[in-house]
Amino acid sequence: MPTDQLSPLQLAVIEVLWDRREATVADVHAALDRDLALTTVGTILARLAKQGIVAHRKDGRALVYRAAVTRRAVRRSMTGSLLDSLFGGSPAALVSHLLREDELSAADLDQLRARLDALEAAQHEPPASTPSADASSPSASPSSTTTDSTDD
Amino acid sequence: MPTDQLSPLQLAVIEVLWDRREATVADVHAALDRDLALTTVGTILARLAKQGIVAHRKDGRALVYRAAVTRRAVRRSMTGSLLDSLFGGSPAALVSHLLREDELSAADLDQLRARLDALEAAQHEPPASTPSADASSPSASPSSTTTDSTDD
DNA sequence: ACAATCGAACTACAGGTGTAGTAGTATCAA
DNA sequence: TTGATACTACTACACCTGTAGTTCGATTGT
Repeated sequence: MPTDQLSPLQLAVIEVLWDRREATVADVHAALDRDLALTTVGTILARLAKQGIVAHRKDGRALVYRAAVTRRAVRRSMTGSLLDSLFGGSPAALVSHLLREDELSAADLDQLRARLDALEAAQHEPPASTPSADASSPSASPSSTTTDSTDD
Repeated sequence: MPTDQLSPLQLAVIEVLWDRREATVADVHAALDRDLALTTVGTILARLAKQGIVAHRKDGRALVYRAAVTRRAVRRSMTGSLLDSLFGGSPAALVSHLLREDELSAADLDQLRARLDALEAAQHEPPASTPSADASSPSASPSSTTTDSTDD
């Protein structure tokens, strides 16, 4: 299943399936604000199903679709593809590009720095095993910094 | 000229034109390690020319091609496209993804941090004009940190 | 029971891409 | 000059995508 190289429209459709775990053609059609015929959405879903990128279950007469690939996997493969074909396979080059193009806001930069700090910390102070009771974890620690996963 | 959404093959071809400013079909064909017929490369270039993405000049009997779009512009539009369709338009989300997937090496992280520092510095200490003689610049200052432009 | 409807499956068509053969023409070596 | 070369231009074809109509069976309201 070539998860890389999905078209923007295909992604928009899958995006809907990622948001609501399952959706019928009508659901997807409604969720998409694009001006497409219902049958068009149906065709797209059918094709994606044929490629194994989405799967469906029959609920009475209607088909209920769900994504068969995770958002994360798709991100990985599409980003990898872009990286390879346009940034010499160097993620650092991509980040550089983002910085140079001012794509990142001041807030983004702060957040990024925080993440870097966290990573570095994790690096220095090894796995911090202590398998059983780890009483050290301070406070309910709300501040994001770490995982704000939007992934599946 | 829809600079976004160029296929990997098309990019590979344009990449050659970015490297050497100009190239004939044969040159591109040779530069590409892919196993393609010479005419295939010719077709690709002709099509790209029709779309205004590359331009050509006639040198005797042969056509000499050159990119009509900068690497930077293409990066901008393709990255933007990926951002929009897969990262909710948030560059920060993309960087997060890169971090989470361990796509960045320790060296990359260091470099990234350096860049952030530089940016922050530039932010705090305004334009630092002093147009004429800026005697403050210490040593021949080799360390990269700043622009390692691979762009056009 | 029958018509109106819903929803899926199939069909269609244009435009882009990967891939390459062939034809036409200019050029060069003998 | 004449055949071998070097190149482009044109044509071809399969497959994918965007886009949607048509058909046909199931469902349901009256």
